[in-house]
Amino acid sequence: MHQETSPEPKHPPTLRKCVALLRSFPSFSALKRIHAHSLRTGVPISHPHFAKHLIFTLISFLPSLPTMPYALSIFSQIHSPDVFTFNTIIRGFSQSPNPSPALSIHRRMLASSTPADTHTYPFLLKACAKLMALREGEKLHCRSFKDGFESSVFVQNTLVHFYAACGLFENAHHVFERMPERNLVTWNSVINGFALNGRPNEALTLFREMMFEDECVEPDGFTMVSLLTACAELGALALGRRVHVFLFKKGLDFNAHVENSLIDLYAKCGRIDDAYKVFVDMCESRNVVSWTSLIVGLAMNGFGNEALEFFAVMEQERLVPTEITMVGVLYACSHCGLVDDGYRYFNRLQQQYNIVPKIEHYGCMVDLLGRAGLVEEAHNYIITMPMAPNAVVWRTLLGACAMHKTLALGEVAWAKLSELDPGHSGDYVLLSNLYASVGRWADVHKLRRNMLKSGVRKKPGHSLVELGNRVYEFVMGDISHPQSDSIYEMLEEIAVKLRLQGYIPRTTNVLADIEEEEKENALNYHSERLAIAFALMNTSPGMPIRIVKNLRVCADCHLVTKLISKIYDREITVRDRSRFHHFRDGSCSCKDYW
DNA sequence: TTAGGGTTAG
Repeated sequence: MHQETSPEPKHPPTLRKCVALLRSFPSFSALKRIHAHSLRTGVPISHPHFAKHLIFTLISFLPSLPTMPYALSIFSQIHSPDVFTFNTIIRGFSQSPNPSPALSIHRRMLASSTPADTHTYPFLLKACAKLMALREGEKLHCRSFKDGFESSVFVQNTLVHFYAACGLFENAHHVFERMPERNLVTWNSVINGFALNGRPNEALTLFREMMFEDECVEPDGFTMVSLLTACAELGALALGRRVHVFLFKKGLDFNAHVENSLIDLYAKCGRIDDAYKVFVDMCESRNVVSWTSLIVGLAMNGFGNEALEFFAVMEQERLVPTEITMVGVLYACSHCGLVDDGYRYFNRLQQQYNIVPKIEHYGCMVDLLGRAGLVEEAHNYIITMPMAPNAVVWRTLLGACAMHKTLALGEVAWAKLSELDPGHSGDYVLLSNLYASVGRWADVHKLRRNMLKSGVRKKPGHSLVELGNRVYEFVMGDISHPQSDSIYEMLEEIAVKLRLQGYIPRTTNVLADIEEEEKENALNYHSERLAIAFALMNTSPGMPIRIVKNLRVCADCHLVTKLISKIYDREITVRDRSRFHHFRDGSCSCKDYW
């Protein structure tokens, strides 16, 4: 390969010393000294004898400075960078918030016929994983094989991570299965791949496999975080507690990531007291993620005011909130109907914390206004937003319109959604509920026909309930469970008791009829009712019941669950797609406002 | 003188 043959610089050793100094005391002033020295001696900063050291030092030791544009400007002046220099600059970008230049630098590397080494592909695949650049990553997958890296455990591990990050956990698993050699990182990558892609049961199964089949690996903090994420997703409290005991025994509890995951686990299982206990025990290791997890957990569980109080304490402790913390704070305002507070926090987001509000923050404001019944104001907010509103924002407005029976604006939102995200079944459900709530039955039926004609199918609802060491899943009209007959008998018994309490079904959620027609028989029970019946049958009287649902609770099920909590004297917690409902003695913690 | 995996929202 052609090597640069520029003359030896006048004082490279002194400049090298400067770079060494920069490494020991990373600072702007050290960087300035290098520049001053370069100007004084006439040796360009990009001279190959030290440019690569400078780039390496910048990327490794000064990540908080606006390093990458500067490193890139030096890099682009190097005539023939070697593989180490290419790797370094690619690494820098793969670690930065915007890794896409890593891929263009790789193209330059290919054009210059510099062969990749075992370090190059992991950096590049990490960049692709961050960007979710599937096609680029797949090309790298092929290229890495051609270059003879199919047995490199580093490259293969990053491939597992890459496919999982792109949502293709099956591809990730395929790479994993073909690996001749695996280590802890391999297992963690594949377990996390399943945990992140809504397959928590598979994640837990793989963990068992790892423990039984691979004697060479011992789980670490990364493994625990993945398992806790999976348990939190499932709402599997008992299983999560077992993981907690396990990691405590293994001494993995002094790890901020693990402890933060524990806060999230307990909050997502509706056990905010336990979440708080972990938070209190953290002391030294507590960070902004811990606070954010607790604030979000409190808000989700219906303790909006407490969430805001904790936010105030966090500020007193001079911790700087992140944009996610602020989503949690706005979410808390929204679920408590605190409109003025919401506006105040939104303003402070920019003024005090210098956070550029993202579409999620604007979405929270639309939700806040919409929930509070200020639907017109919510619409004005959307049309004056500084960025183009996305489908989520319009959907939020449609939801608010359905809640407050505001037909005209609901149809405006629907029109936007038909352009931005046509065929989204949840939007049909919302619009249908809206039509039904104002008695426009002809429109309900027309919408249903359109939905069937265009092949849009309602997303199947499912509910999870944990019993013993297992998590049981129920879908609507489920007859697959071994106890199915008794479950339906139990539902009959419940129906009789409900009627005695004066229950009249709320039929506004008429899209449920679609399933009724499809099923031919009357097994149109919503999944949470099957789960509740199953739990009532299999747990001792007085024991609390916890259900996790993938969709929102419908008005009828909400009413039924309230009544069941009274009739059977049970505390029932339902985590739906966006929040918790704690039912007790005939009422719900959401105060019927969800 | 370089390599791979983690937590919070939607």
